[in-house]
Amino acid sequence: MSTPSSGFPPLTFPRPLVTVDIVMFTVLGDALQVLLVKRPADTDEPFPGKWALPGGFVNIDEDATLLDCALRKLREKTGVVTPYLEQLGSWGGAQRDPRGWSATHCFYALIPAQAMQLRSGANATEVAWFEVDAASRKRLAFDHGELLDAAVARLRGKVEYTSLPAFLLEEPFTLPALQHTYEVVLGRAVDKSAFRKRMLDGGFMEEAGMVTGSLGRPAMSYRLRDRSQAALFPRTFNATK
Amino acid sequence: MSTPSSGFPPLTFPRPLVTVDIVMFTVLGDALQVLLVKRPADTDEPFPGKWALPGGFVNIDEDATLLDCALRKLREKTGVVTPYLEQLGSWGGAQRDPRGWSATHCFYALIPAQAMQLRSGANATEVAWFEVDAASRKRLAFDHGELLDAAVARLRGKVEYTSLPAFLLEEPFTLPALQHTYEVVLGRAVDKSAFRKRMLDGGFMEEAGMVTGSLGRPAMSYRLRDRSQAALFPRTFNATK
DNA sequence: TAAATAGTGTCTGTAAGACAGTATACT
DNA sequence: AGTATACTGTCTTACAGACACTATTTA
Repeated sequence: MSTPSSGFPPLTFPRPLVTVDIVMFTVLGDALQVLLVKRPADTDEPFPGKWALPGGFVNIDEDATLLDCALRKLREKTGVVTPYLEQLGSWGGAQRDPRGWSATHCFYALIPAQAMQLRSGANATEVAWFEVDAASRKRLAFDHGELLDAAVARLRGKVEYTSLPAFLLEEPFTLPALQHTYEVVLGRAVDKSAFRKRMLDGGFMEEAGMVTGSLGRPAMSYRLRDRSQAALFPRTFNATK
Repeated sequence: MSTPSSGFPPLTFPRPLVTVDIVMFTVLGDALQVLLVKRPADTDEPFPGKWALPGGFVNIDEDATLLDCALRKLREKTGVVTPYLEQLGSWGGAQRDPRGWSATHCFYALIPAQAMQLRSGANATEVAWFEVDAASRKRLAFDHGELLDAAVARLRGKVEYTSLPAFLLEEPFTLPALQHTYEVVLGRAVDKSAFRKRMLDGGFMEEAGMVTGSLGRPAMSYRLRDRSQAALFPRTFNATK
């Protein structure tokens, strides 16, 4: 079923195209990475052969809400079922899609690298991870370069005062591993002592046993108390400078 | 003109309804207030006679972007041309509008009470300001209660660490007036000394002459250096407690 | 002068930054 | 023992909270 039979008079004016796009982040090999999808080259769709954010049209029969739509696309591309997923905002206008007035609802997701297996999908689309700086320098399809930059800015901004990077790690994780993740996302070193005090005083983790087996002194591992939201710290990092 | 003739094959699947809604805030009479519009009672549209946020369908011929659409609706209702306007997020799903799958792009705006004249609009719609708590207890049309609560939460959250309340005042304004605005939005008193240090150290205002004429010692008045964005403070208020 | 409002100074508390030091594993 | 990694302690600095104090106007 599609439109009318709601009991209300039909709405006849033209409607915009509606899409959902997702900026999926992970930390892999000491770099913040983002998932991109290559648009098919031999097609009559716009931007053939260009890299783009994963996403697509809302399916009003399949997707109950925008969030459901985002979760579905995320699952299809990475197999991840319960990521950290947050809305970034929406972009809409007459010019951003050559097929007509369109509005996209953009989400961003944080995914532990280990938890994930890439899936090409039914149409064998090419899918790959790129370091965000390299991805940002590419000419992405549509206005996806702008969406990506906004997502990176939002992530970096929130990392200054939240526990978001914990969602980029498999549980349980150690404090040194978490600190490394912060440093990769922020692109700078943070002081170990201040970092540990902040994380432990935050009270958002619980101990999950010692981790041995590697070189050096064993580390305590931790688990998040609440995987549904990030903890907020009372100040940003580097407030001094 | 409406859809095809883009050179791309037509997209035939059904499209959601697309709207823009705006939460307009002002401070009036020691209270944070929000603008609501009464939906016509004798009509075949949904939620007749209910109060709702100002907004409506995107007009793909008139509105170049979502932001333009929001600015147009704001101008139509209040006459304000250059408010503080920020996107709150988007809400979409099959159930929120009985006429079909719909997605709304929600913005919030900060408006100085003095700068504004209410306009009923062409269809003589009833328009009024309500204290946010009272508005939140009403049964608003659609999911507008949810949108309103999200906007209030976002505003209160950002006021803890930004200069946002300055956009609720006509320029120039005095520090006592600004402090009063903070207290109204936050719903609690803030310390005068700490408040003044924070604002003056922020460096986002410039002096605009002494204001005399009322009872008591005259106050220095200030103007914003940059009306396009709010200043960020290094900590939130009340970090101690 | 009194009342009202604007503005300052001083002390304390919290948490971050810097950085040196200690602890516990493996080879 | 030596090295690598995990973790702690101590000193300083930035800034908010509390609250008492001074300053400048009008009635």
